[in-house]
Amino acid sequence: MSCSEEYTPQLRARGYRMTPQRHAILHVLCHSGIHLSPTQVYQQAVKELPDITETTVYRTLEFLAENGLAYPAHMGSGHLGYQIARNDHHHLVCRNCGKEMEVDHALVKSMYQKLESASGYKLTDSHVTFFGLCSNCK
Amino acid sequence: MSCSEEYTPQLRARGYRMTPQRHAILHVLCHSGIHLSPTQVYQQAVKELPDITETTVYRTLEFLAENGLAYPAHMGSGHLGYQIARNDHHHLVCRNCGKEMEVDHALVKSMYQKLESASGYKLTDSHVTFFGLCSNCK
DNA sequence: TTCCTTATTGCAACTTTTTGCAATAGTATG
DNA sequence: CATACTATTGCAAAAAGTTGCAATAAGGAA
Ligand SMILES: [Mn+2]
Ligand SMILES: [Mn+2]
Ligand SMILES: [Zn+2]
Ligand SMILES: [Zn+2]
Repeated sequence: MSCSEEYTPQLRARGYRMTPQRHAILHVLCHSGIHLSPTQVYQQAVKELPDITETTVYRTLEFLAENGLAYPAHMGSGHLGYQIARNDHHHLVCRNCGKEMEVDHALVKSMYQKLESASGYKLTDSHVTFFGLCSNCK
Repeated sequence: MSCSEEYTPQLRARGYRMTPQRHAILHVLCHSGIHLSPTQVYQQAVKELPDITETTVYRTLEFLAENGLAYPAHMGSGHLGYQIARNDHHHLVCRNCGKEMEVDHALVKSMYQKLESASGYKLTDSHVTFFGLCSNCK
């Protein structure tokens, strides 16, 4: 019944394994929904799995991002946060007050296509953070 | 004659000071042109200014970015690099081979405007890293 | 030039993140 | 169920990045 169950076959199919640590971390990400720092993930996960280590959290978050199960996000601090992968979206962050807002990928899809045809690249990541000033701060 | 001279009046005008450390760091950034990690900047700067410390390099790079003299860049690793601020541009990075390419801001300007009118934000940072697969790897 | 204000630096302690390697434990197979 | 293979983990040490605070020095004013 844990939301992390659904990921087991995805991992197996690629030759990876489902472990209690990955369960715990996926569980944390699923039930939060928002971006969490590795430390925040660790603090939540260790409640469920007292033996989990920070090292494993860092490695697992990177692993999940590489395999498309989590989105890495550049937070205001310049550090990475992570979020369970669901709908394609991007973020706007206010440089002044930190206020954050999600925008659907559809809004920038045509720009992605323009970039692709101009560069020859195929853009894979649909989770970008744009910085600016929010309506209050500008 | 050092490229860093031109920044002195900009700093003074805002109540900041030009120091040998800032000279050295701006010099490194100017003559590199490309994105450098804080460690790389330190290793170059310490050759010119043996007493400079890593702490100062971290603080100075953040300071220069906040004041628009340097662009912070999210490198493939997820860590921050820095580059002297010149022409507005963005980056495409290949997730597979790491190949990097610059694209002019003009190419995404209309999308920035679309995002601004849809969100109410004023987008200030014109130095974004997009990830994908290059023409060879896709 | 000298004095004064305070922005900036260096140091030391601390936190966060990364890495190598040996021990552990998923899971496929018989 | 037992065995083998190797992906994954934990540990310890190292590297990278941050923070508080006292000492230093840039640069405006006299
Ligand atoms: Mn997100
Ligand atoms: Mn750049
Ligand atoms: Zn704001
Ligand atoms: Zn490539």
